[in-house]
Amino acid sequence: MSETVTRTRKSKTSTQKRILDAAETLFAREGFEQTSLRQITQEANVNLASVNYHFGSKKALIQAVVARYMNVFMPALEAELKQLDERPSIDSLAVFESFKAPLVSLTQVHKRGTEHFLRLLGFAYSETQGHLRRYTQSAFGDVLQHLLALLHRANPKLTEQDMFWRLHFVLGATVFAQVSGQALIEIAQAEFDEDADIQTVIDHLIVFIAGGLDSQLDG
Amino acid sequence: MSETVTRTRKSKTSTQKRILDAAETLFAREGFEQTSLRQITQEANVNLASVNYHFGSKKALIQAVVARYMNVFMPALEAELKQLDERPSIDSLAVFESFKAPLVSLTQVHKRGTEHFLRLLGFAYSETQGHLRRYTQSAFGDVLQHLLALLHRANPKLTEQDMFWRLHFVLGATVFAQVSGQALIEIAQAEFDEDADIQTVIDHLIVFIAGGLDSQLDG
DNA sequence: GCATATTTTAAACATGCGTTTAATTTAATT
DNA sequence: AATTAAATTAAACGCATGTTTAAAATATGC
Repeated sequence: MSETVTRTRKSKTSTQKRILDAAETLFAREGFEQTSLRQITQEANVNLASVNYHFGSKKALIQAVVARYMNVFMPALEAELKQLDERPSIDSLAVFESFKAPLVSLTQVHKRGTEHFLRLLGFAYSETQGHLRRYTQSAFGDVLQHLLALLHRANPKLTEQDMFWRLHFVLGATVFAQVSGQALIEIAQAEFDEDADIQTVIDHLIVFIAGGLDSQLDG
Repeated sequence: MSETVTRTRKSKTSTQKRILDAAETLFAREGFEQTSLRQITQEANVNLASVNYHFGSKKALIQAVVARYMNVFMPALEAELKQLDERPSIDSLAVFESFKAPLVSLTQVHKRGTEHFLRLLGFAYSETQGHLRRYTQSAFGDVLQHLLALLHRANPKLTEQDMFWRLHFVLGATVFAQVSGQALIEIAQAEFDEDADIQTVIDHLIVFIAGGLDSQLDG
């Protein structure tokens, strides 16, 4: 029973964690490609070279930042979906409600975890980060399949193909809302004096995507 | 006449136009920030320095590329909207129908003008191109206001703020469909043996966004 | 046809990037 | 305490970027 020794004497948090935290904040604010390692290491108060020492490359760091969230979010989502399996009938709104708790649970990763996660997701799609999509698909593809099946069950009039397309449009609208959320908030403020925040954007978004998903305007 | 002074012997099109065309194609494919001036000038077969000579800076070039489309699209859209003003009653679908002709008219700028324009729009939003947003807002804000008013008229139960948000989600879903359209087509083919093309994507998209816009699931 | 203005060109500049190196410091093991 | 392993550090590397310069080529106006 060898005891793993505490190394927490000098720096109260490990170098890895400080890098991850700083990287996450900056990635969520500016995007992956627009954030430099020098920004990250300065924000984290660590040496520039330590990123490559601990993570190997910037690409690997990006993956580590995203994985930290995926490993919390996806199992939480899967648990919620399992509960929906038990229910005799469901609708699209119920399916999307099941995102709520997993999203909130991300605050255990970071204080602003929910917001960060959604924005990271947005950049992962809008920037050319193919490796991220491949990783997510291979690591959590079964959860996404589960989600698709439930949405199909909620809307049996639509074919699975229909659901496939609409789910991706939902993703597109969501991603867009996150990435350009701040821009929209500023426009809304200038245009309507509306005192909006991220939560306002999400509230409007949910109504929109639920309506889009259930659209029965033939096809 | 010994030598006719046409400049179309060596370079059949002007340097400015060749830069604009090359920049547009590359911007639409990779995004603004991910495209370098060296890529552009190589593709255009012009000297590197000529971009800064003719346009002043990369930022100004981006603006020029986008402006070339906006100056065609926005007046065309405004003309369509004016026609809608005459009609006694309209619905959301009719408003979106009015986008069709202006979008098609963009082929006069470039063969693949419609696709390019939508993708440029997407990058303009998702990348941090605040100057582009400010330009569009100040140059064509009245047209967008007109559009918003018509959508409000088509859906009087919703506030103008509601319409503002939904309109932008529509934009997000549309842009996403453009950006990842080919990827989705391939996934659909592998997953459902669906023989989809761009038109299929658009057909699904229109149903989705119309449903989202008209969503009455309270708020 | 000559002088003038415009455009094109090759080269360099300054800056920032991700990554690597090699020496030093710190921690762990014996 | 001595030795070994792990982590940190400052510096440099190689490369790519947008921009500027100053000379050469071309077109324009009188």
